[in-house]
Amino acid sequence: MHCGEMGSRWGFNRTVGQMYGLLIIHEEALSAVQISEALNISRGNVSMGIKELQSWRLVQVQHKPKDRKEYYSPAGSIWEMATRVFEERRKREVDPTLSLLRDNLLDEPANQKEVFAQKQMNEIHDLLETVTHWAGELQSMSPDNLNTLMKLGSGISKVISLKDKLIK
Amino acid sequence: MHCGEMGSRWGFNRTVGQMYGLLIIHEEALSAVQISEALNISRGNVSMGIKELQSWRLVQVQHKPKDRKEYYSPAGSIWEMATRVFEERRKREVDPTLSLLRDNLLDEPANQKEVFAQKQMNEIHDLLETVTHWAGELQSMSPDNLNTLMKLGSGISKVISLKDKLIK
DNA sequence: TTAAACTTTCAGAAATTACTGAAACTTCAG
DNA sequence: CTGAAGTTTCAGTAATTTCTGAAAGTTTAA
Repeated sequence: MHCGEMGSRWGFNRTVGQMYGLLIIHEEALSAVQISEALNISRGNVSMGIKELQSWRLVQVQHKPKDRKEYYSPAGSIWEMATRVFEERRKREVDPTLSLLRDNLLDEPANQKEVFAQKQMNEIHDLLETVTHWAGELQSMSPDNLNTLMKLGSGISKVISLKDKLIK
Repeated sequence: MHCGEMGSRWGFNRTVGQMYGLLIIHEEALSAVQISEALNISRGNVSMGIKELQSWRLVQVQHKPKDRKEYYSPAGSIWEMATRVFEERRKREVDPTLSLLRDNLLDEPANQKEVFAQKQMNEIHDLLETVTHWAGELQSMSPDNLNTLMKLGSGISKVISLKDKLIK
């Protein structure tokens, strides 16, 4: 139920959220009919939900021998699930904005107001670009390194200033 | 228009997104009537939208001398805007999930299935906790330090392993 | 080639969410 | 006080999104 409520906040809709929650909590892979019965939703809805979850690269299909049904289970570890949601949301939420901003910044400002507007857009653009670039770099680090970095927290400042001193 | 379309992805609805976009792009503060005329939406809708933006701590009210009207403008710099959206979304999207997970983990598992479910929930809980804790630490760093860190990107691994060697 | 067993699609219904505009409320100058 | 100039609220309507279920599509064993 909670996954349903949160589902919409996390980028998909109620039933899709519930479906994913169910798959994560359930050890064995589930068939479409099992999902529809467990959550009391129509068979068609399950089919659309699975499609949605696949577009997020969050579920995988399995086949059992001697059984024509498809069985679904979460794709990858909890960690992978997090990076995928993160990545997909970036694609949907940030990338289109970034490309719109770029397009707008190519236009010559026609008057004072547009100069200001572009200044603001430019600032947003640079910020989004720095942050998404950084996020990409972090994702390319090994989970171990990333974990060390996170555990270090704001203590990282000290490490960086140490580095600066050494260089000098 | 784009801010409207993106609005819903970024956590608020179309008109609220448009309103905020307008305020950011426009140098002078705007009155409620000006906003409703610029975006072609009802006066009442503007009032509700402002309330919503205030709940995100994204707009501020100004008063002009000799004028009883309220004028609205974005609260804080682009950087602050980003951290606020980030923080508010964490509150709305992550915190409730975290507390639900905690509650569930307090229950004794009644059977094998619940043992597995709790194992999964525990993993999600720890991940969310680590990440949100880290996000908090980052936000407490000075923008300058944070910027250095971001520019360093995945090069940070090297700095950390350097530190480890020095300690040894 | 057939038909049983399954999946997908999609038009329309249901549910949810957003918007309007008129009425209620607030504030303040005179 | 009063009322003009503003803001907020909220019931009802409009728009959007989600869900259902029947029909169409697909796959495979025999």
